[in-house]
Amino acid sequence: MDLIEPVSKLSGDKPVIKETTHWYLDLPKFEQELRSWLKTKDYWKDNVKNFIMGWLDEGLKQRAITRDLDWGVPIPLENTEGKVLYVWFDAPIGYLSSTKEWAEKIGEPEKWKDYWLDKKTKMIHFLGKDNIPFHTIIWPAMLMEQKQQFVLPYDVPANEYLNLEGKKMSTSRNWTVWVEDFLKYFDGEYLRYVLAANAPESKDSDFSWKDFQAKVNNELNNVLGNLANRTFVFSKKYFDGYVTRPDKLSKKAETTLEKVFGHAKKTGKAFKNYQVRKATKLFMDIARIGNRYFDETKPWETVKQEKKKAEETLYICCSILRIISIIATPVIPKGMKRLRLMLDLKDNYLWEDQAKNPKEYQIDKIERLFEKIDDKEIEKQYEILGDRRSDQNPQHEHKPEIQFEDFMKMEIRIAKILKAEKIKKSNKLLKLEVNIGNEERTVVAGISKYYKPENLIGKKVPMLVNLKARKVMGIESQAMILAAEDKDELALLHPDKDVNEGSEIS
RNA sequence: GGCGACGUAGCUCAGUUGGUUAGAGCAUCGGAAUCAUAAUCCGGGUGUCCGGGGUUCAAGUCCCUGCGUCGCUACCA
Repeated sequence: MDLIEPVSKLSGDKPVIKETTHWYLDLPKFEQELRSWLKTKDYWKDNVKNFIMGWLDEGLKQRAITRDLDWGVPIPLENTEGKVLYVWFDAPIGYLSSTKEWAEKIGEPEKWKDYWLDKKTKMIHFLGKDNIPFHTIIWPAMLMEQKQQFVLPYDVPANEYLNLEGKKMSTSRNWTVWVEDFLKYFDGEYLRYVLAANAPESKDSDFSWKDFQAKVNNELNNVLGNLANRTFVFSKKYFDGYVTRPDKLSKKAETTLEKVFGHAKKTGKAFKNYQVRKATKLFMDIARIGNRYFDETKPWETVKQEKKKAEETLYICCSILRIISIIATPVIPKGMKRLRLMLDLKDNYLWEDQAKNPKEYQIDKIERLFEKIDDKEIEKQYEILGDRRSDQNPQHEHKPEIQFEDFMKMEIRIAKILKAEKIKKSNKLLKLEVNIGNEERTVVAGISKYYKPENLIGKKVPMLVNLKARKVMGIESQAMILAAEDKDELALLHPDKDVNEGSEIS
């Protein structure tokens, strides 16, 4: 038992020690094999490598892979009733079994082997940093021990954390955005875009509704949506929707296209390196190039005297949109599909099809690619967040009823803090010298995060003084300070009027 | 305290193996344009690259140190 005098937070009961049997994964046995395997992963992200090396250097420990629970995946062995697999032992196996299920569904039950047993397969796990050890230590160790040679993870590009309005997300505190709620108000495509544009790839990043609105309005709508709209409307108005390829491109058109292809190539490279954020910026920059080109070639002027020139502008803009419709698909698939439909292009295409410039674009129906979000909608989201914040402590779990005598067992007195200092090697604890009337005592209190020692001196606070003394960090604590705890805040209590130290509370 | 990171423009963030006058978007100010979803385009930056040392011909980038923030971890009787 590692815990010191533990009690249940819900019932206040003391836990009962029970004997049980568990199965363990013998991780230390795999250390050498894991190390030499990880040595080949010099292309992994530094944050991932650092994390694993930390684990390895501290020494791997045997890890229980079973739990005593009445739900979960049962152990496929005899006499194991009531035992289930530990979630991070069975979850990765799901990757394999779902492939098998898929193979069976398509009528080729052996097909899964093409992936799991082929050395050329690149298995890539996308996850948040808290999931690194399961996919880089435990899961590979499981695979290594199999008779069949399964492929090991090729890369584990773990991301950092995404904060919400500057604060760490927490589902238990309801400080989060639930996808199903989000979808009630906005198109999921917008979330995909904003998350891609601001993914915590190299460090924690922040999601704020204001920023969400700005990105949807300024980028998706004003830059990309408007480029499509102005191009299409113009084509419709002056060319009846038919935009044909010029026999020979002007220099301006050529250099513009070159630049676009250059960006597109970089976009592909960024995707391959899991730099979704960079890729997103790149394809949006292509739309910016398109807008600039549109402005510089002034089709609204050339259309009057040199109609061919105006047509070239539109043709290039359509081509730019066509290229974007391919390379932005991983991030905003629905919008890009609609863009292709408006361009009268096939839905079925490959990344390489960028280079295929059609003879003609046919614009028929024009619809908005994206919609803007107005301030009211964002205010609504802030209201929802606010409601949640006040909703954070819904009902208290009450402790069992006690008798008056139980309460009377406690001796609580007002103590005056005489001295306060930090305890070295600790960042939560303060050592206090207090006067409880006719005697002085030493108290260790875990309030360092909330109070500076110098601000405590002279304060009068309630203390539980007849609690059994206990050594903490080598110091004997002879009483317990009482304070109110509210989520991330902690407040000491003060008597309403000045009373002498030693006054008893009843 | 130990381990791991982070600190770049008002805001959100880029900055490849150290190499010209440190960048983008937003915001802000000024201008152009009128095809377009009041959209677009051009121009405007005195940033102690957290502070202080050091290595180097050269440091936002490497090393040491201090401060601050965050995560994991131990001690909140």
